[in-house]
Amino acid sequence: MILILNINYMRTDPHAVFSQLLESRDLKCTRQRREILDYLLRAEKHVTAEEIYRDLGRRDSALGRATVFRTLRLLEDAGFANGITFADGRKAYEHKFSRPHHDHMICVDCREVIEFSNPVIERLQDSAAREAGFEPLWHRHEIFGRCRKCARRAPVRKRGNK
Amino acid sequence: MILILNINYMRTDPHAVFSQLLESRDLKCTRQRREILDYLLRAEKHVTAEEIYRDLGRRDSALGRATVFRTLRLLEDAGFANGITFADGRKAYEHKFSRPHHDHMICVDCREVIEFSNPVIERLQDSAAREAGFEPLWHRHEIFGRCRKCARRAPVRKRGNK
DNA sequence: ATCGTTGCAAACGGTTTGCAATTCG
DNA sequence: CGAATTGCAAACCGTTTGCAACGAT
Repeated sequence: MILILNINYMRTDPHAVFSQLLESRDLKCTRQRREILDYLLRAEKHVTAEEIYRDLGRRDSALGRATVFRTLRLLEDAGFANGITFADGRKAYEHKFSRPHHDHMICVDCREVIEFSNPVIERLQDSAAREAGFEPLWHRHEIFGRCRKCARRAPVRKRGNK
Repeated sequence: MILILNINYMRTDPHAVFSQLLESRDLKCTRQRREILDYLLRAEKHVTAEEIYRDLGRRDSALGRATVFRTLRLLEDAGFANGITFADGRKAYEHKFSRPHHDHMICVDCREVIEFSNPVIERLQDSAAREAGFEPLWHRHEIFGRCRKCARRAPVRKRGNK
């Protein structure tokens, strides 16, 4: 799934690196792919496929839903983007250009995403993997809860069958 | 989403605790709910809704798909079960009766799930949350990679657009 | 010109829901 | 008895796919 794990060279121009990668795999550098990467770069936050489609899909030169999904998968596979999955299964993406690795706290009420990172945790999880003979490729460390604002507002509510 | 977080009292009979909870919420203790809880207790591993339906759904006294999903959600909401989400979005559940908290390493090739736990990581993530004013409810710490067996077999393969 | 790519719409797969029939308390 | 629950099938919703038209190299 992940081809490029150490993407430090990405400090150079993202578009250049992207077209390099495409070329190296005999893939084509199309307007749609450039626009989606661009969208991700400008966003500087997590965006869903639907958001991208909403914003780029209805214009003079539009693009289709399928292309958004295909391109996001391409970007993730290539290590250019990072997907997080909400508790309900929906996914959102962020680009990885010259951003250090980090994990997420996700508010279950308002969906705010707070980034955190802790090198000690990283080290500990690596050694846990090593002990188990497990070869880690990537990980997902997400804390679900309530952000400062939402925690102040309401207590957790009950829910029965329906 | 989570109602009961400290479930240490679950060292007593799970069925008793379950019907207690149901009663306290004016919910009914039906055959289907008991069977599904029972299935989870016997399984002692992660099972999907589909597996439960496959095994319990086609018998003299069967139960429907919808009931499986409704009951799993009920169990998760009540803190009796724990859901993990695979990279592709599918979910699987395990019961939480008298099992200490743990996280998972998931093999991307064969889907084997290895449990791990590290109290230091837990502490560090709690303080990370506290610093951000975030009230943690639960978390998901999953390391994706390849288990000992699969790591030995094959290198990671490439993939393009289709 | 060639082959990857796109867009559409239909298919998909897991999950949820509306509703009438059933069951628990 | 009455409210909660079930089972069914249809609806949902995000995502994927088949295919003919298109476009990058």
